[in-house]
Amino acid sequence: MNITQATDYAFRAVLYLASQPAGEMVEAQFIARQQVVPMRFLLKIMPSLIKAGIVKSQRGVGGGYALARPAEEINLLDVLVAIEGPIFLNRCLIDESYCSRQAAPECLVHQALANIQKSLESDLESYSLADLLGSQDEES
Amino acid sequence: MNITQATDYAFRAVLYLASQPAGEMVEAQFIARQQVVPMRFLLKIMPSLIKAGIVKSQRGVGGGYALARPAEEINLLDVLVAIEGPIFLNRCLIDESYCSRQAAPECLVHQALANIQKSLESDLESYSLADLLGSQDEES
DNA sequence: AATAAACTATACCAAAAGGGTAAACAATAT
DNA sequence: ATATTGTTTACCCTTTTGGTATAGTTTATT
Repeated sequence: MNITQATDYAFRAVLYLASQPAGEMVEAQFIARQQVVPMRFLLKIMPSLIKAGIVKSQRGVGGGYALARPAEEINLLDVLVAIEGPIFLNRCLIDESYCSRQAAPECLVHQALANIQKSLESDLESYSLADLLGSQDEES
Repeated sequence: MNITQATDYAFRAVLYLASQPAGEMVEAQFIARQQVVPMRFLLKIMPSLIKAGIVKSQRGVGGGYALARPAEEINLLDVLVAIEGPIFLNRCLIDESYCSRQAAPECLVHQALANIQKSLESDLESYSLADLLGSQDEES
């Protein structure tokens, strides 16, 4: 019951980009150094953020990463889903056939978990990068 | 970002016990059969529920399991914690020294995750076994 | 065109967690 | 005594996680 380390790193990377002047390309090594994330690992997770339309990249000299949309329009759920895929508190919420009792629709545990998951998702959604900005930039 | 299968099984086991006449000992094999849980696996997770004071057991002929307290006083968080241990959305919430940036207290991601976790916990707490009872007993 | 500086794509690996099975043991009612 | 039921411990296989390595592609600059 937790987020993965990759998601935590992604949160930080994306928040760091949000703290930079809009549109400015930031090299991976700066992000890695600032946020104390293993460089190679960071490079591995960035493509997921790009595919999700959260970040854009440019190769070659002077290249790097930048947010693909305004910090106000990116929230924690977006980033988490980009890295881990959709949240499913229980596998019966992915597909009811996973329920060994084959009782998903009328199962009250199923319904309770569905509600709890919805609430968790909207909690994550309620924090945008813009909301979170502020404490990330202070120690450089 | 999900509950384990063991927790799902525990939910069902405990809910099944809640559906039985109070204080009546139910054999593991009945629980396993009713809830379609692998018998051996069920036997493995029951001790965790006992240690947490959720279930009591009796050995020997006529033995089995029963709830250790009223269904009203057992909620989903109790059961989840008994099986998986406490929820920590991120490892920096277990111990701030896990934060590679060593910035936990003033980190707004940290604070956001702490809030989200609290909300998740109280959502889980809000469902007691008594609340959930009703649809579990119909198909026997 | 050459080159160096970036990101990209695969593949690989070790450790941990997840999901389950097995066997020997301990308690208890009859 | 004995059969029944839970307990304990250990084991095993698979998947996920966290991370590293290597080769390749794009691009600004000279």
